[in-house]
Amino acid sequence: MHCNFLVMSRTEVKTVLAEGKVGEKILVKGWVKAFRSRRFIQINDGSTINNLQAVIDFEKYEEEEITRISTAAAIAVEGTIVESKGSGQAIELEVESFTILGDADSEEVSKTVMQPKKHNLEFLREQAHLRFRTNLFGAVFRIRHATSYAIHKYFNDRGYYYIHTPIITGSDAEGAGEMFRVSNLDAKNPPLNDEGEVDFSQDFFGKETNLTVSGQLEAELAAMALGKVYTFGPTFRAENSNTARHLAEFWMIEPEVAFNDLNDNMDLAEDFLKYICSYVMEHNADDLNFLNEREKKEDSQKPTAERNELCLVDRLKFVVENGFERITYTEAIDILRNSKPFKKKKFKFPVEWGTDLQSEHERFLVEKHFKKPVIITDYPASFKAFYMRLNEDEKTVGAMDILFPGIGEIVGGSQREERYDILKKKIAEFNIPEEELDWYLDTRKFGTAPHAGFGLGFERMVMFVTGMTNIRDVIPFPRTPGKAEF
RNA sequence: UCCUCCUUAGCUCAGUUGGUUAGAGCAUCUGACUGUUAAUCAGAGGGUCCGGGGUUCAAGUCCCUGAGGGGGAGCCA
Repeated sequence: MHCNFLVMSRTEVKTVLAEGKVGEKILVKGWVKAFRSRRFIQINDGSTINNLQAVIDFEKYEEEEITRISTAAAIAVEGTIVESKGSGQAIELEVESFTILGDADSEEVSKTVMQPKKHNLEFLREQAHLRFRTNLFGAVFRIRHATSYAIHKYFNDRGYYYIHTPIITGSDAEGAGEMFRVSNLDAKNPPLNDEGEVDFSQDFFGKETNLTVSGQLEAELAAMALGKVYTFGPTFRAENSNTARHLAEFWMIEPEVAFNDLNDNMDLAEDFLKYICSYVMEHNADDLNFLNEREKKEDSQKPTAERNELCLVDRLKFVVENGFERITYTEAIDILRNSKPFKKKKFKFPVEWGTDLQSEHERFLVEKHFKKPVIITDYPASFKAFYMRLNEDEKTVGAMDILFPGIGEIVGGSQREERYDILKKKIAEFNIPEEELDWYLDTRKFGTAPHAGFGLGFERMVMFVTGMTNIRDVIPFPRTPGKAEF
């Protein structure tokens, strides 16, 4: 029987598996995940983690045609949906004709991550261009998409406006870390000024510019007119940090709301994070289930102490169903100083009011003491940013950090300093030239109002909902110090 | 950037106190197989033991050094 690909339109695997009716004739296109017994082709087209089993009568075809059905080849298959005679699937496709759209040489494939075998994450990272083809990264990136969509939906449904803040910034007052310079000056022979320094007045923008480290200050400007806004864009930090939770290029969500105080800000952040978790649980059940089972298998090989107390799905449920613990920095210090590890001198870093909390302290609070997400508020002003609102005690600021088990700081935010004189004083204390921020100060001059916002590290959120433990495995092409492949 | 561990076949790894010709599983190739599900069975091919230097009669193994990577820390989201 000869099929006509021009007439029949393609049905996605996801649709076939969900709605396919026995007797229906369909055309499916995808990639071969496995070909067993010269009879069973597992086809995946990315629409779902699940494969469609196509059954072929190899005796009807030439040997050369059959050998072209190899792992990773792109294939178009036309046939009829039938009840499966095997036990692993309800329905399967009885092949009437097939076309190899793209061959994949087996010897070459065997050197890639597409080889049907368990690989470690490092090898997969080296082949980031091919790792999309694996079950694991298919699941991760479908969930990454869902997370991204859930974020836009959450804000849109609640009347927020999506603001595109600049990626190239002329402000160096954001104070969130080292920046990447943006320049089109001749790197080998830049123009110099009278002092012998690079003369950025001759650069493209007529001044020194960098990639953004935060859209917050600009988002505040928009919030002071549009009321409720958020940003969702790329962020760049030129820090030489080499950890499983840092990237040089990452995505960040920064809501900013006029008339919100710190409590409103915490309510928003908590509701928002819970929404994302429930959205993924509702819309990515198959992918989540795969990741859940994978984690269980990995855990079973680990010593008990290193295993997750709750499995991935239960961790997400837990976040949705339980309130986050809210404590002040001062309370956190008290809890830590009364803790067993402190008394047994297990902490490497000192616990004293006025010093920042270290990773080991945050982990104790989140993973051992409260065993749930924790919001710590009202940190000493001395180690927080200039724009955070000074409290009545004049020692602490209206800051909030949300700490998640296994991830650490996932959200950092604050109520912003809306009082002109105090903000102006803070800017001076931080040695920021006032003319750099006159535009920012203007919002405090014309109808200033309390407002608050926070930043959510998108990849850290994706880590939490996928259970992946290295941030480089939740972004397609990670940028880290010394690495900018693809 | 600091501390620490690692680098052996395409992949995952084993390799004893330094001792003959470097091993396994998976993958690949060849053959068998009319219901597979990580298919199975038989056979074959596949190695700059990360690079460089040194100690030794002898180095995958010990020492020095360089590169790459993992984990932890700092910084942060």
